[in-house]
Amino acid sequence: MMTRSRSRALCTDPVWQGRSDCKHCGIRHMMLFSGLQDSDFDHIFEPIDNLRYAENSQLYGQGDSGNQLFSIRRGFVKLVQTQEDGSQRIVRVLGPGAITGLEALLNKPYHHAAISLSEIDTCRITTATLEQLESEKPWLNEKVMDHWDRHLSTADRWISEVSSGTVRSRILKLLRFLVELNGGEDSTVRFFGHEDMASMLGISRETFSRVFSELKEEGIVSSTGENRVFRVSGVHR
Amino acid sequence: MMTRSRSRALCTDPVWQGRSDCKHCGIRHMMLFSGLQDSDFDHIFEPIDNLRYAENSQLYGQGDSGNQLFSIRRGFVKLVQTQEDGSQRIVRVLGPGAITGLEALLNKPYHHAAISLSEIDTCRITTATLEQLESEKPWLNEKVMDHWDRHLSTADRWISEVSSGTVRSRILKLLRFLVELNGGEDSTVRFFGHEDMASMLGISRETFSRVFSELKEEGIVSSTGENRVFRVSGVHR
DNA sequence: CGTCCGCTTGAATAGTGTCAAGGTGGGTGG
DNA sequence: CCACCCACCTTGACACTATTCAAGCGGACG
Repeated sequence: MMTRSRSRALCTDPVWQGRSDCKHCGIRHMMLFSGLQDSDFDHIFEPIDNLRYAENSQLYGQGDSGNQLFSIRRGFVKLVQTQEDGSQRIVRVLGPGAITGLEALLNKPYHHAAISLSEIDTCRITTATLEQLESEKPWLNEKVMDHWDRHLSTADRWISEVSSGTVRSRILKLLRFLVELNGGEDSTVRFFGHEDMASMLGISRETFSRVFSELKEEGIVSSTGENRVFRVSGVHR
Repeated sequence: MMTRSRSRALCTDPVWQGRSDCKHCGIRHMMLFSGLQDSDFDHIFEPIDNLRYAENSQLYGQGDSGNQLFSIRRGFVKLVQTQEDGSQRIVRVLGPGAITGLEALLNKPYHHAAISLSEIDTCRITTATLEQLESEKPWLNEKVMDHWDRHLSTADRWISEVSSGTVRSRILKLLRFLVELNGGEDSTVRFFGHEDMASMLGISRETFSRVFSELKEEGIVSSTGENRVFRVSGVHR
């Protein structure tokens, strides 16, 4: 059912890793700025900072007003939505290449809390910088819309796959989703705490634990050597 | 659980109500084009058609590729997502002022089937027209992004409110959502078939019927005289 | 070594789905 | 105008699924 957060202290302060070197970003092809020339970064007003956050750090809170977007270069981030009655649910999980905080472009408060699920590297961009780049390169607009559409597609899957059907099928769909987030080549999943997994699914920790155990017994999910990394086999219901 | 659609014949052909008269549109203030001058509409290449669809008409299908957006002026539209295994779920319900088919702007196939829940009036706009207007009025970009954000916010509520918790609370949240769609002043809901209501919630028709009956017995939901219109009282869990 | 936190498991209970039967109302055709 | 029909809604009984409360386990870390 709906989880009320067990209070665990959030870590907030990132470590500044320097100015982002977009020109030589190894994964620029998947990022927002793919297609920009090196020189385009020469005359932006505000720097793009490269920040490293520890696991369980809050990038921003639900309702905060801010003028910053975060581009995720490494690691995973959850978006958590809290309701008036205190119940909360993870509505999305973002991985490398995703951008969070797009609503800042519309001068709206952040719709969720964004919290790291692992150590992450992010590039922090101000709305002013992005708007400047957009005015110079109008096609960036389409890139931004594409990110919006990716979020929306993910949200729709979260509704129709992760939130519909039996717990068993929902877990399998979620695992497949997380496999994709991980790159998808090997069918391997970077795993998170059971509390988080349950909150993604909108079920109780105990139910997740039980059904997940079944999947392991059946061999559908198997442990790789690595801690908290699992392999998911084939297509199952 | 997941509903497999009972096959009911879809009506598809709209009735052409003439070219849209954006200049004198009574609800332009809530539409995409609020802010445009009358003269801006004088020199667009392709006409904006004003179409009326009967209840249960399909505007477009999931996976179709098209270059048309639909602005809803009157009535309600459901977005239905079907999975490989044939199960389907309503992931959103749109009302007056909403735009559907935004993904066409990115040359992507439609992500859902869009089907009218009532008789509807729509303005059909081609992507070329919108792009033309955008290039003339760059601030329209922000309008478009705002629509994207509204969809995303709605999707997130659909996850955290309509898809989490007990059936009872989910129905109440859905009803409140539909009250807002209806304008929200009076707390009155335009109602849809139980099959659709269940598909919005991801539950069975029977469970919806049972719990909805309880709410009526408790007086939380009461019938107005009008057919399929109900009043929802106060705040309840 | 002991504590804490997260995970697992059990048992009782509440919630939901499924199958099946019956009701209701609006529309149609006689 | 009435009778019938059909689509849709309601209700019951039962099986199954998921939650809750509770106890215990095990690794990480002081």
